[in-house]
Amino acid sequence: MNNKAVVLVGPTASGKTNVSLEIAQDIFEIISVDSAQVYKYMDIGTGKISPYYRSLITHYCIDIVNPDCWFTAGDFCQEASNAIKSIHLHKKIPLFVGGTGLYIHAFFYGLVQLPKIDSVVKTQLHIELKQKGLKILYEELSHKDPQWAKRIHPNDTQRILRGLEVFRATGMPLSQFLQSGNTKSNLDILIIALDVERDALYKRIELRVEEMIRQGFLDEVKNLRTMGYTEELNSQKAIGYTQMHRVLKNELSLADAIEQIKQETKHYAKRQITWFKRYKPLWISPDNIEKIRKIITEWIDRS
RNA sequence: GGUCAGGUAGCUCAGUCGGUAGAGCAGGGGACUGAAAAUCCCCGUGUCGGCGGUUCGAUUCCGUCCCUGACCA
Repeated sequence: MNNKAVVLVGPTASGKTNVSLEIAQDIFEIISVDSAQVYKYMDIGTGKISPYYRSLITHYCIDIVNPDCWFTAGDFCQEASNAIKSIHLHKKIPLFVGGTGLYIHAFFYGLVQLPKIDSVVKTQLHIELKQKGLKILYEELSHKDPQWAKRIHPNDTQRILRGLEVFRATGMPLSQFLQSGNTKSNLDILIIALDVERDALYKRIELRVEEMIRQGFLDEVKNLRTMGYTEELNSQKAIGYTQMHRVLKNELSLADAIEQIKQETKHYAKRQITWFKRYKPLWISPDNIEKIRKIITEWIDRS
């Protein structure tokens, strides 16, 4: 029992927050698995749970860094394992709730040991990308790390840069690091995925985006800007924030922004679902709280 | 009522000098090892508005009808 955790995943707007509150009761504490909710001052656009509910059930990995931080999957793993320690001290069980596939993967299925990469290297690569173009960088990668280059697509900017930054910062190819052992959690996990029919999910997304606007999403981003957190920051590349920054810079009308946010959120939800499928979770409707509770209790009681 | 321009994929449109058609978007599927709410890959048969005519063959040409838009009355 000391070694167990429940993982509740689901695409955006599938109702994770509500379900998690319903099932947490006094046996769980919650670890948020969300790459945007780690940032402070980003509440409305990330659908963050309210302080009131956080006072009822302890939540981890929410509001842990400022928006100018380059938070990584590795940081998440660190935070999550700290969280587990204190959850165990409180004699509770960890309930992971969220939709960031990479973080779930990194924590439960492994991440290699890699030194932290200096941001100077990253910045330099971005400059080179602009000057030379992606093809040249991909060719460089093919020489430095042919294995990694073969594994990824020549259009995949992000992974090309990643391969190069690792090589430049460490002198070793990423693919070589990947051959060394993974660090991963040894928790015994039950994975539940919230199952909402596609059309219904898309409708929920639209309503949710409209609700965010009503709650003052634009003001939230305006406030971020006055604090100096502008659009080039990684945290501000989250869906919705990008568009709101453009609205505030008069590059986009609010109406168009809303449409874009809806659209991109749908695309995102689809990608999330693809990711969750690979873990072969138990798919259950968010409306069926009783069933979820029952499955969880049975699973916990099984030793 | 007349003239002109259109009616082609869910949407916006391209195209076929006559041999039954293709892009973008939407939609679907997938990948994913420290930016991941990111980054990227794959998937296109539809009475080519209806009916006739010419033709071996018509979405393409001709006629006619219907619909939409603009202009003229």
